[in-house]
Amino acid sequence: MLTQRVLKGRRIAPLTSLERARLESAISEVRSVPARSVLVRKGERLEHSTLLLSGLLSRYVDDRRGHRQFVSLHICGDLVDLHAYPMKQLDHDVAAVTDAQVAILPHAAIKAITEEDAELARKLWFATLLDAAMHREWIFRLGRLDAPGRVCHFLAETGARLQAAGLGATDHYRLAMTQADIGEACGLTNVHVSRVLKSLRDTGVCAVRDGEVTVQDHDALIRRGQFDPAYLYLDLSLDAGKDSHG
Amino acid sequence: MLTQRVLKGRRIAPLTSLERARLESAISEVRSVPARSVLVRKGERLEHSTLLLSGLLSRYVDDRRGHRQFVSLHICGDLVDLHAYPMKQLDHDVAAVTDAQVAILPHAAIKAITEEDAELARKLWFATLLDAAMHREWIFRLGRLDAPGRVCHFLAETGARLQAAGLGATDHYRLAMTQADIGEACGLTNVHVSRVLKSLRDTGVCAVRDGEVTVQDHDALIRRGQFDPAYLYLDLSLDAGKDSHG
DNA sequence: CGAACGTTTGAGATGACTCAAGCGTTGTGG
DNA sequence: CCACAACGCTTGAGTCATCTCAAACGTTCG
Repeated sequence: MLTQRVLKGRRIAPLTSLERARLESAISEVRSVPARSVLVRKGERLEHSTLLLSGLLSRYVDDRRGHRQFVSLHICGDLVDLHAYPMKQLDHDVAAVTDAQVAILPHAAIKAITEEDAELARKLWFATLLDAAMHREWIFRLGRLDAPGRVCHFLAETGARLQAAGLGATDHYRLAMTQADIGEACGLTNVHVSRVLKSLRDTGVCAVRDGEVTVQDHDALIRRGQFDPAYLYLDLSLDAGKDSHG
Repeated sequence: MLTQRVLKGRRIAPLTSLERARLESAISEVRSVPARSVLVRKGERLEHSTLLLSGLLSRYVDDRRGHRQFVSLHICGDLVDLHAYPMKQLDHDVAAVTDAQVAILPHAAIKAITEEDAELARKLWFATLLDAAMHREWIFRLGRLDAPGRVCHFLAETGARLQAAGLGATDHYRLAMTQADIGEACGLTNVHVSRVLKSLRDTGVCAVRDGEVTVQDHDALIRRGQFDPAYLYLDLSLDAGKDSHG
C-alpha cells in the first residue's frame, strides 16, 4: 500500500510497527489533489486530519491586499493539520503547491487509537510540537534575517527535512516551488527572490532552477542562513523522552 | 494559595475543578525570578515545565550578532514551556522580561496526571496548540506587515490576551516592556519602535508610555495591524471539540 | 552629583519594494 | 503547424521604509 512507504519515512519513523499499523488503519481514504487547489479553508469545521503522501502542501494566511504568507510547508510524511483534531478548525488555509496525494484520518479514528494507546497519543502530540518548533524558527527567520539569509535558511531547512525523510540530499534535492512560492514562504516579493537567487548562484552558494536545488557551498548556505538544525530534533525525534515516558 | 487565582484565569479556565486541583497538585515549588534573568537555556535538559503566576516572560532566539528575536511573550496563567514535557529540551531560551513568579511542574507529576486523566491530557495538548497558533500569527505579522502594522498587531494581540486573562481591558492595559523589548518582539530596532509609537500617538491610534498601553482608536489599531483574534480561540478555548471528545 | 537607562530626534545609507518591460518555455486552439 | 496566450523568470529605474550611527534629553537610583 502507498502509505507503507510513507510511514517508513523519517518523520514518523520511530513508530513501532504496531503503532504504524494503528495509524494506517485510521486512514479512511486516499485522495489526489491538483496543484494550487485548496484543501481546507480557515474556520471551516473539520472532522478529519491529513497525512501527506506525495507532493508539497502549504499552510498560509492572506493579508487584506491578498498577499500571502506561508506559515509552513509540508513534505511527504508530514501530518499536515493534526492540530485540527483537538481544535476542530484551523486558523489558516491549506493548499497544494504541487499535485499531491493525501491520506484522510477521521478524527473519530484518531480518538479511538489514542484512547487505546497513550504512548502513540504522546507521539502525535510530539508531532504537533515539532510543527511549533518549526514555526518558531520561521519567526526567527523573518524577524532577524535579511533576504539572502531568509532564502538560505529556508533552503537549508527544506534540504534537511527532505534528507531526513529520505527524499533527497541536503546538497541536491527536488523542490517544485516557483520563485513566487519561495517569496511567500520568506516574506519577500517574487522579484526580489529572483535577485537573491541570482546572487546566490553568482557567488557559488547554490543554484535553484527548474524545481531543483543544488547546494554548491553548504557551509556558506548554513552561515548565510544562520541555520542550526537542532530545532528539527532529527536525532531524537519521536524517541525523545521515551526513557521517562515509555 | 497563589495559584488558585491564576488557574481561574481565562487561559486555563475551562478546566473542571477536579482538573484544576490535579494540575495544582503537580506544582512542586513556586519561585520568584528577577527581571532580565534567564530561566531556561536552549538545549538544556529539562525535567519540569513552568506555569507563569505573575509578570512577563519571553521566549527568544538570538542571532549570531546577538540580536534577539522573541518567539513568544507570556502573561500570567500561561504554561510557558509545556512542550518541554514531551521534548525534554527547548530550542530557545526563556527569560523574565519583568520580575515574575513561576510555578514549577515536574514532568513526572505531569505524566502521572495525564495518565490518570486522558481528558486533561488532551487539554494540555490543546494548550500547546494555542501556542502554535500564536506562532503562526507572529509569522504572518513579521512576513507581511510593515513596522506600524507589526506594532499594532502586537498591541492588539496582547490586549486581547490580557483581557481574556482578566488582567486588563483591550483599550487600556499594563505592559511593562521597553521599546527595545517591543522591537525584539516585532523584528524592529528600538529606534524605529520609538518613531512608530510616536506616529501612532500623533495619529490618535494609541499611546504607549511608562509601561501602560492606552488605545484611543481601537478600530484603527485593528485595521492597521490586520488583527483578527480568531486564532486565539477565545470563545472555544479548551472546550473546543469537547462534544466529540469528552 | 554622576551613572545608567530608556527614549527621542536627526542625517545619511541601504535594502527591499513597486512599476514596467522583455524574454523563454509551455500549452493550446485556429 | 503556427500563433498566441499564459506563465515564470529576469532586469532596470526610481521610491520608500527601515537601518545605522550619533547626539541629546529626562528619570531614576546609588
